[in-house]
Amino acid sequence: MQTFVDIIVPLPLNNLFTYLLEEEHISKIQVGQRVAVPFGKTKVYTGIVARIHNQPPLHYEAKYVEQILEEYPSVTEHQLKLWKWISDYYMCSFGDVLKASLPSPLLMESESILILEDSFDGETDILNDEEYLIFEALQQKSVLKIQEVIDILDKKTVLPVVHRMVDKGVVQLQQELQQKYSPKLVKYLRLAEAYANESKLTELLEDLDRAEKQKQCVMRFFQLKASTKKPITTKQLSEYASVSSPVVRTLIDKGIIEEYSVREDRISYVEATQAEIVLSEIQQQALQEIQNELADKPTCLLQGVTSSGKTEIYIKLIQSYIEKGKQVLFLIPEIALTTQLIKRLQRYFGEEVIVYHSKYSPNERVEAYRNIRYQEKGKVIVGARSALFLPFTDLGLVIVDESHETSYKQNDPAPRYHGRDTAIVLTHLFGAKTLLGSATPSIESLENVKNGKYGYVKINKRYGNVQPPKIELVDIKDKQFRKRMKGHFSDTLIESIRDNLAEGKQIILFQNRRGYSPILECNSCGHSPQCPNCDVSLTYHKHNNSLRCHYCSYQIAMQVKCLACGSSEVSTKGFGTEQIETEVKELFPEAKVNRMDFDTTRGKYAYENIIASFENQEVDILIGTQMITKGIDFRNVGLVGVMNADGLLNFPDFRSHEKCFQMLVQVAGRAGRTDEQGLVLIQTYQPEHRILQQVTTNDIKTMFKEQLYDRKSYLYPPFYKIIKITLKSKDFNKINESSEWLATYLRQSFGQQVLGPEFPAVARIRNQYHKNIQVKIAPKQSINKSKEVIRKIISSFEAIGAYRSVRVIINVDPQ
DNA sequence: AGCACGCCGACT
DNA sequence: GTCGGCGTGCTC
Repeated sequence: MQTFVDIIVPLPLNNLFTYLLEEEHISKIQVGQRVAVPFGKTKVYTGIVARIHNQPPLHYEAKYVEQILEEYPSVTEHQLKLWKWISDYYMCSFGDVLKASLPSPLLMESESILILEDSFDGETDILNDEEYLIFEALQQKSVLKIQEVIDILDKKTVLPVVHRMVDKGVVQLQQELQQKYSPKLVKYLRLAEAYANESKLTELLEDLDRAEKQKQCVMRFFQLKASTKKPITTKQLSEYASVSSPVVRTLIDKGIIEEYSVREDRISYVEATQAEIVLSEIQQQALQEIQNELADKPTCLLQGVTSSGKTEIYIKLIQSYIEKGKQVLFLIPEIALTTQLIKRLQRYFGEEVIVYHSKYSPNERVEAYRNIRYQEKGKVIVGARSALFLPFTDLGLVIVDESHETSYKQNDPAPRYHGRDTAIVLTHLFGAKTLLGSATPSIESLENVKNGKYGYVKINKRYGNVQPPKIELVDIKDKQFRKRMKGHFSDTLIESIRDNLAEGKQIILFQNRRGYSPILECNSCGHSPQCPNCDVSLTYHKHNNSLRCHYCSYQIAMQVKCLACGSSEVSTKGFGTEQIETEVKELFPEAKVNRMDFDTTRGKYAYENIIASFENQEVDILIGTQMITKGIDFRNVGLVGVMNADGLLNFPDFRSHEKCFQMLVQVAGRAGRTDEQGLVLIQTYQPEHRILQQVTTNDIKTMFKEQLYDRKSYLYPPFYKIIKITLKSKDFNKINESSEWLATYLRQSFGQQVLGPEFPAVARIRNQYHKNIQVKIAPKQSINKSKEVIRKIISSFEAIGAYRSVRVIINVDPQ
């Protein structure tokens, strides 16, 4: 009887592929193993065994599995189940999930490479110009990738040329498996065995009498060895002995000193330094409540106001799980913004903490992956949403911190999954628990509390009983009318900044980025420079005096004259953090000002440096975007100013009010954290707006009630589910035609619940037109059946020849 | 996705 | 006439 395996290939294809297994492999094969399989005419991919069976395929001849790449499966059964759920729920292929899950070195694929044929006699007369170029390049480099050939010849189709050269016997075309994981090896030095006893050693030193430097080096080697007790590297020795590294090299070559290699972890682990944490009474009570709720329900929402001491509660909870031998996953929205939190966890749990960065190199990811797979190190895994794909074996708890953050949703590329929702599914698979933490929970989560799906614990008081900040609205429409504005600053805000500066308090000014990027505009004809590839105006960047596109990074120099009419009367419109910075410096020339936004936090430690200089009070006024709302301890902040709240409100999105509320409450939380009450000033054109009123009183209850009412009336989540379908095409007519076709067919099944097709705010990005269709699914409709219907309609859409060039992107629960 | 096959316009 | 462009279809 033959044995077959169904394989997941790392490609955006919807089915599994069946391969035949060679006799010798049958006893070794296991579900979850990585195997190398031939796919298509030339390529070899790494696939994952999803199923082992004995049913030969009916309509084709199966190919053989080329190689089993590992003894023990990299992928667990739990992971396969999670992948299945994600690909069904988020309507993407298995392959997409596979690619998101495994570190790239575990997914090597073949690549065509070109090498010189040994038997070639060097007779270059038979080569034409292009062929000669390649021949020449191969003398330099010995191996060429196809992409390199494309670069050398500067044209797209190079395979005909390559094949001709193969026929002429000049080169060979080979398939090479790329990207293998390689452990990091560090070389250390030791004295060769031959000189282990004293007499030999004395002999040696006498021999070296005429080689002063070498002798000195050997002597110093012994001193170093005695003093450090740690392995010694070449670099250490040459520095310590103050000799050049060739001297050490000579000793090695003479066989006096030996080199040996040790495999080393790329990821460094930190030792625990912090002693026991003692919870306050309120924290202790909250912890007890959480444990009670989790005993009863799989998920619990912890709503704790800013600086209520949630982290200590998390730590205690995590500890109770790792004491039971369970793994704990701690999810955070963005690793870069949470270094403080990670440091705190490391201080407490030490080597138990594994951080899974998006900034890790591929090889580092493999090490973290393996450590978790085989439980070699670390029971507490801290990471962004991609950490959900790690190979947990005994997961007990997932904490989703700042669970309201919309950045938990991946929008591109597929799988377009929500980290919070996926976390809940993952814990179900393990029979584990999820704790969602937030100061401003999402409407969805609050609704789940209301309908009894989640447990609920609330902390109203700030840690150490710090008072909540006083929040005031400043009507800038009225201020403008009374001529009380200086630039973007009201007199109220200016006075308050002055008072706080006088008291030595720090100030944070918040300017949301969205919709307020500065653009260049001509004062006589109104023209502003546009991106040639996208339908957007270019934005002005002061630091390098350029105009840039946010979507495709197209960049030109700043223009002094209008490109349309030639007038030199051009000015920048809209205001970003840069402009606020300029104004602040004019208003308060004596104050030390710093800015934190996308541009100033580019470098590796730029973000940490800004935070550190602010915490050390080297800065009086910090101007920033969203970034400054993230959980950082600002202990000396007397005033938080919101430059303009309207940009947050007036956004054509059903979530904009909820997001505005969350953002402002988070920003306000930065104020007055230790001794006295801080002040928050929110400048706005609409001080009467319900949401802003609710922010001033921190009235999340009323906000929730009103938003829920709106969501219900306008058929939005959490009542209706939304599936967004985006079509992309270079052809303007085709996108219109094809989107109408698709909407028409969707309406036959979903009627009025189909919205669009509509061009998004930016209709063209990188020369591709976009068009959106939204399908709303009623609570009483079956989600699975609806998705099945949508899948069928889309597959008939894709079968239409004329629409082949149109890309279809499905986004379930878009944020 | 990536690659081969096959059909059409701009050059020798 | 061919070469190289791109649209179409398939991958176990």
